[in-house]
Amino acid sequence: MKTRDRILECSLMLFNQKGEPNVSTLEIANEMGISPGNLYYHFHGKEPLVLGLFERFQNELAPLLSPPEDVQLEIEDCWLFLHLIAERLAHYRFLFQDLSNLTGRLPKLERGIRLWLNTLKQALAQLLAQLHVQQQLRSDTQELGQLVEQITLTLLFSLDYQRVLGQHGEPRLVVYQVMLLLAPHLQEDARCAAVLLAERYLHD
Amino acid sequence: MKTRDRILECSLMLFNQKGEPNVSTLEIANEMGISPGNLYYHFHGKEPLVLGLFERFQNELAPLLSPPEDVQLEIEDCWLFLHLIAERLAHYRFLFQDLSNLTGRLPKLERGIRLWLNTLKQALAQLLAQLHVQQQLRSDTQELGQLVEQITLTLLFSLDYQRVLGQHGEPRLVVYQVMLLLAPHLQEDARCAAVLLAERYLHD
DNA sequence: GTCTATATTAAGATAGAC
DNA sequence: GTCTATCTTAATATAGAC
Repeated sequence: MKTRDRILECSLMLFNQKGEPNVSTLEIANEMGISPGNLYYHFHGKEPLVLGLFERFQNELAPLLSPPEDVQLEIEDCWLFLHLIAERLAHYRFLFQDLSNLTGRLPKLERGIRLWLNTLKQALAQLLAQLHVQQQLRSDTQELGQLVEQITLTLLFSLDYQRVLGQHGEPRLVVYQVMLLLAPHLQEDARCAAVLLAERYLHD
Repeated sequence: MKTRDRILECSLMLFNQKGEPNVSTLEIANEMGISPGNLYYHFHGKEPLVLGLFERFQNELAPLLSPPEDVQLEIEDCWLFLHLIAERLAHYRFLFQDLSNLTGRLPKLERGIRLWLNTLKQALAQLLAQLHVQQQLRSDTQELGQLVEQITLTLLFSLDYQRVLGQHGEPRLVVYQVMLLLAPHLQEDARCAAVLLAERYLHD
């Protein structure tokens, strides 16, 4: 593996472990066993490092966010979609642990995050719209817009919330939480399926 | 006003404006027109400053969180409760903008936040329980527990979420979001009342 | 590409005079 | 209580040899 990629891997690990603000470039270099000068040759500081990791994050999620429009959409597909998203968010969790802080310092990241959030919300809205067409989802358009916002917020911050409560940030719990967010808006049978699915998934 | 209090006021302002990590003790001293040495005389660094502000925050919210148990609880009381909480959270928003970061660095704050979150959740649970007794709220105990978690998460992070989206963090929107979170769990008439109240409140 | 060594900067801490 | 002045430390940045 190229040094450049090893640096990204190692930074991601340390950032996730200790939080981006608590990791210095020197620490990354030491952890990898290379010199600070060498690190600087590849990345001029933490800003390009963070941006590089964000780019990876986006690339890995891109295929998910422009999904093939399923003809028939089951609640299970919903669950899988959420699961995959939550899993990627957890893998790059440092980005969302210090989101305000990071976007405040790095305007490029701020723009990137906003654009990405829009595509995420579009994908969610499309998902809900399909459920709505299939009569599995009640609620009017206004309510569904709010639901998309609420789901997005939960996806972004639920790991962080768990961490503050002293639990290990489990992507599993994030998905559970979002499924229960969805449930009250579903029709009777879909709701039962969703809740059962969520419970079973939570307890393995 | 005593210097000690002026320092707290000024720090709160700067922390909220720029985020706690981006404000140095020197900057606070300059803004106030006192010397860094003098600031250091009152607070030995940022840690005691943050803890001092958290203590204020708790004291200001304490009366709310041990509420007199209303005999008859209307949805309006719910709204008022949420409004007052959201307003205080916004006033001390720096604490929640960098929550992971801060609690990671300050174990005392971490313990304090966890205890406080427990009392907040108890107050919310009590509120929901009262609505339940009055038949305004359906959903079983399990679901209500999840709802308390979801409301807490939203109260904590919604301002932050708005900020990331590029809006001014409006406490008003937080309350709106929480009311719509509550709505699907309410009985027909209470739900209508809640939604109407939320909409009217949102658009002034 | 990678190293060693050094420069720059900024925050945090503290001593001693008033 | 408040100031001025200085010290320590740590992170980032960069030059120049290999």
